[in-house]
Amino acid sequence: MSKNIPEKVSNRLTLYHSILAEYMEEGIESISSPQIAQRLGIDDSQVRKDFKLLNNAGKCRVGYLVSELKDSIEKTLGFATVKDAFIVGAGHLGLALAKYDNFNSYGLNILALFDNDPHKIDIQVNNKQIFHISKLPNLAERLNVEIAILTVPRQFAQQVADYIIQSSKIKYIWNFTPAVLKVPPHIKVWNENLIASFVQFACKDFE
Amino acid sequence: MSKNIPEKVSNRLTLYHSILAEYMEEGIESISSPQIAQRLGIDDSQVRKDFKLLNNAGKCRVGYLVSELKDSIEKTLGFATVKDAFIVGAGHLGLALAKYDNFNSYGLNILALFDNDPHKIDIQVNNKQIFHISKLPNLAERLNVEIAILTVPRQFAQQVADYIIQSSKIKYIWNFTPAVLKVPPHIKVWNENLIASFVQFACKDFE
DNA sequence: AACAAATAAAGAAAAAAATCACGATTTAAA
DNA sequence: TTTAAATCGTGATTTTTTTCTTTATTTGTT
Repeated sequence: MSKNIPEKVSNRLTLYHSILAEYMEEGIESISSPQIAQRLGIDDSQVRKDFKLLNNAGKCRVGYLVSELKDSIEKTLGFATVKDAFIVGAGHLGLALAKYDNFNSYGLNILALFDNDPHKIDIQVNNKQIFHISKLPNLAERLNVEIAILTVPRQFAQQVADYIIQSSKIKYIWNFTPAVLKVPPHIKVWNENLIASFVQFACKDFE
Repeated sequence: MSKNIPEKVSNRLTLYHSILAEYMEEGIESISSPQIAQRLGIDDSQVRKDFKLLNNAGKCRVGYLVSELKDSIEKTLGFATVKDAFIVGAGHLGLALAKYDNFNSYGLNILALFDNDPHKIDIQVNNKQIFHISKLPNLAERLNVEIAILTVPRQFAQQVADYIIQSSKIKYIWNFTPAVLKVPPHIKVWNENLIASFVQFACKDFE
């Protein structure tokens, strides 16, 4: 997988990727750094610096080849390496993520969902089954799933996290709850902090 | 609102805030920078640097007062300044955000949802009504709503964005779709890029 | 009262990221 | 063919962010 791509850069790379996908659909073959920069409201030399990391030369006065650039980004960000994951919590957010087909093209393969509500068990969402949470450790073991996407309500976040990491397979938690989880050091947590995101939005753009 | 808080800092501040809220609930009155640092896996001097921005002195050998610190963060990040918003797209993600009560305590007040599916119209979600999208411009005008939270499917993102910014009130779009929107310069877009987030997670933590 | 340990504070240094600036190249137009 | 404009590539500069280091303060212990 991608070695030393800084956070900010990989963030921008995915935005470039999205723009490139759009250009591909429209059949446009080349794209210039100022075009991309303007679209994202950033500096064009920034765009070129990022592209330099991809080892993908552009052509003066013309720009970069859309398809080559797109491939490079995919390779660099490791979209080809598929990682399997479980969604824990089949509420609206969990279901939304289960339906988010894009994940697949970006190397995240969601295998199943888990919940403790008996009414939800065995329902299929986007070809993924909802299981009772008690089945998780066993299935994680059998299917060799290391990633749990946590979408339960805040107040249950810690106890559910405690439960799922009993399965020695689960090593990564993508935490969509606002709780700051307490976990042992071998478990990696990535906080999807919507509040933080909104605050940044608010701080940055409102006058 | 908060003047020059850098992105990374405000991100951390919300995480601190979450930990502080937890300490409050547990009745713990003080907290030290190493405690917080360890919980988040960061440097303790980083924590103190961040707190210095809050103008909130700590006490050697004891730490910081939880309630004071929490208040300072709320003041600094502008949680008290309530911003009204509409959710555009009443799918799972839209509904999940509508139910996310936390937003309210962080200064984001969701007034209503909009969709084009007749079956969803007039349903109440967490005391917020779902309206037909055609009602948006008028309501934005009357209620003076400047923020739209876009949660429609990717393929409709651009056209819905085009539609809602016809209302001269809407100035900010919090974009939860993977599309990179094309908007005029007076419209500010904040991309909630789940793919980017996953990629960062993947790049950072997987070996 | 003296000492040790924990911690804050603050400045210095280092690292990372973004921006600037300019030369080189290519294309299109005059 | 010459010129002008657009664009890449990249080194230099600036800004931002993080980490390191030292000093001072507080508390508990002997």
